[in-house]
Amino acid sequence: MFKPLDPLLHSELRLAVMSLLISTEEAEFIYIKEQTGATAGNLSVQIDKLSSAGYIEVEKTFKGKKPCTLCRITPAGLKAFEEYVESLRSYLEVPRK
Amino acid sequence: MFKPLDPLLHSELRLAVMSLLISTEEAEFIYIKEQTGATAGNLSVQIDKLSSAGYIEVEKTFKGKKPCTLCRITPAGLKAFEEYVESLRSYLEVPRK
DNA sequence: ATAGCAAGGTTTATAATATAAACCAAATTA
DNA sequence: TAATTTGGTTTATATTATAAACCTTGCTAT
Repeated sequence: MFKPLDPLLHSELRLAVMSLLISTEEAEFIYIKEQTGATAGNLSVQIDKLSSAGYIEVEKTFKGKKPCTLCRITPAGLKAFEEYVESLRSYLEVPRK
Repeated sequence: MFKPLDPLLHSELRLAVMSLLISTEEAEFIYIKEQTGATAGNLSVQIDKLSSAGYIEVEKTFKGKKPCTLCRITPAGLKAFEEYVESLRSYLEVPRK
């Protein structure tokens, strides 16, 4: 009846991060922070979790002399996101109201 | 960009409960338990939370001699659910993949 | 130079949450 | 009448989310 929801994605901030990355090829930490309104600490933690799960890959580079953390979604991340959305449907698509 | 997600609804079990109640007028505790696969304890707690928030109303009756807890969605609950679904769209509807 | 501040994060402490285990009361069965 | 089942509730624990505190490097004004 209800499909289980990947707990890694069923989190407001992590879902927002994944959502951003899906449409943007790659994104900087700072950009994600701005778009989501998250605090740096919270975002750092959630990015770590997505990265540990293999849903995103993180590259630490420099932009001029400033550190710049780049994030990209992985194929596994994309698949997980799509499955999550599919599972969500079982909760949202109400059979006749 | 991303709309905040009502934390009361952004929970797998509570969302399942609301989803059931939307399409069913009223439902018994036992039925919800079966449909969601939740443990009684967990379900009891989550139903309390939805009830305290005014999203559902709970009526404790008897079915023959056995206790029977009936749940119904309230107008506030329906509204909250619809707003939650609407907010979720901002995370799921990716602008061009 | 160097004291102070900012940028870009990370680590850690705390608060909130989800979850199951333990429990309870009434009815049924052995 | 003792044990078991049904239909839950309460409580203890484990997980999670979150922000506060912190760190490092570079820039700025003194």
